[in-house]
Amino acid sequence: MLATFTPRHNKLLAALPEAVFNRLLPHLEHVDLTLGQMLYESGSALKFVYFPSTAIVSLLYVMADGASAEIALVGHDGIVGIAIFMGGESTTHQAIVQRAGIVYRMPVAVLKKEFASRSELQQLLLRYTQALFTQTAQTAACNRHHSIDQQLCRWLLASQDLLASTTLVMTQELISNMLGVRRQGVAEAAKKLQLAGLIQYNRGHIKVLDRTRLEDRVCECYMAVKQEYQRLMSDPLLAIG
Amino acid sequence: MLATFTPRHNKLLAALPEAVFNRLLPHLEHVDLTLGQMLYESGSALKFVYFPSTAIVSLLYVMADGASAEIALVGHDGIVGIAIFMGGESTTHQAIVQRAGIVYRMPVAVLKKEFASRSELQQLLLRYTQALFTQTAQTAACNRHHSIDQQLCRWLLASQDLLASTTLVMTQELISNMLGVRRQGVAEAAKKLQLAGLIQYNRGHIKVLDRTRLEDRVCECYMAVKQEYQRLMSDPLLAIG
DNA sequence: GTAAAAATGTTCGCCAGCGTACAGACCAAG
DNA sequence: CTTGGTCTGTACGCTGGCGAACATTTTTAC
Repeated sequence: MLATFTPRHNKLLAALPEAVFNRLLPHLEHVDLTLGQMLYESGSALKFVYFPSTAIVSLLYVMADGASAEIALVGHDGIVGIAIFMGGESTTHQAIVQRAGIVYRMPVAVLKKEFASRSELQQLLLRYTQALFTQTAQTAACNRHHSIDQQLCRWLLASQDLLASTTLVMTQELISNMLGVRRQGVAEAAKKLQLAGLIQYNRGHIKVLDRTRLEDRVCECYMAVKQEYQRLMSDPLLAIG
Repeated sequence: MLATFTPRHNKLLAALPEAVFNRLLPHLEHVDLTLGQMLYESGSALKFVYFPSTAIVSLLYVMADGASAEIALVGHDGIVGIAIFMGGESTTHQAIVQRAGIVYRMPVAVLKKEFASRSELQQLLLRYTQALFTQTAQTAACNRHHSIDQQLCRWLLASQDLLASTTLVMTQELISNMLGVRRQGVAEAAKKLQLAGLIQYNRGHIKVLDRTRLEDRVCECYMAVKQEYQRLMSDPLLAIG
């Protein structure tokens, strides 16, 4: 489907009124991202913000000793670079491409100007930022209380939601970085899922075979975040009141 | 010091220009909060936003089985109720008074109006929201990688930073709820600190005896968050650029 | 075609934190 | 002064996840 490869495939851009979208369109640049690419690093000022289409970006915090933990996952439902309109210019985490694909990038100056003009874009981005905050908060709680097994299910389902295909290109090593656990821990959890027939694993290619039963195993965090996204973003330009 | 008990003791209100502050002042109501009081619960719409003065408020996520985890800590450096200006109206977490004291509350309608008018308040609140996001992100990573010992130190230091006094009124049971661990875990960690002479514990009263050595034991998360708050909020009405 | 690198499978001892349980200390209300 | 509730100390076995180590297989580079 050709429509997939237009800026409108990004839900935030899609939610904008015609007039606003057309004003921004000339400043949107179609970019192909590769796996592992870093969009911004901790403490550095951004030049662009990114509206993912088929790409998925992981917000990752990396500690002094190299240990890492995923803060949030951003796909075609969001934007990478909230620090720009929040006013901080940079963040303490970094943004890594977790699934190669297309994004539409926009110079920060353009975004700032449109945001400051109080167009619908501002309301939309603030609403999205709250959703992102919810996701990060849930991750904090999930990290505290839930097992690797449950978190792997959550991560698979969340990634799946941002994809058209059922196949993920992702090694166990990379997943372990995202979850902040050992590779062996991921291997054991993945093995269980494979034996149960829920996924099929093959050298960096994961195929989800049975979504329903994955949802049976996942912790409440997955649905909690998903529902909050729906509540906040289903009709983001209307007041919730 | 009498000045402590004015709205200006809250750093956000203090950072506002005279004109904006005076416009808001008539709508600020001085309220005394008691320990354990809930300012808002998960999913419910707020009527007020709160600017803490001497009170400290804990943002807490509670799971279906009752397990909990602290998302962030808000004191005289912040505001409780960001969902109002972010547009979500409610959140998935709850806000609990963690230290009894004074807050200044404001009807949501007043805040929304002032925020929408693009006064300095908007810029200030967005900048603060990013700081809050950083805190929650760091908590996610900290929950993943650091021990109860380290996290207790972090929690003590962070609480201390929001207090004038060196004495905290807080039982081990309550601390365990905040950290999302067992009471016994907190008891053991606190015992170590007491034996080392860093704190003094007595039935719900914790006295910090040696801040410096607490800082030696704490994980990097404490300073990371503190520095980011300083970066973002030290001069919040100037562009960082 | 061969060597090096990447990706996964598997094992073992270790320990932090969990759940459970109970005892002692202190406090407030009657 | 007694009673019941609150707060804290301590112990024990269990297990999930850690670190380390090593084998195997597939891919990539030259």
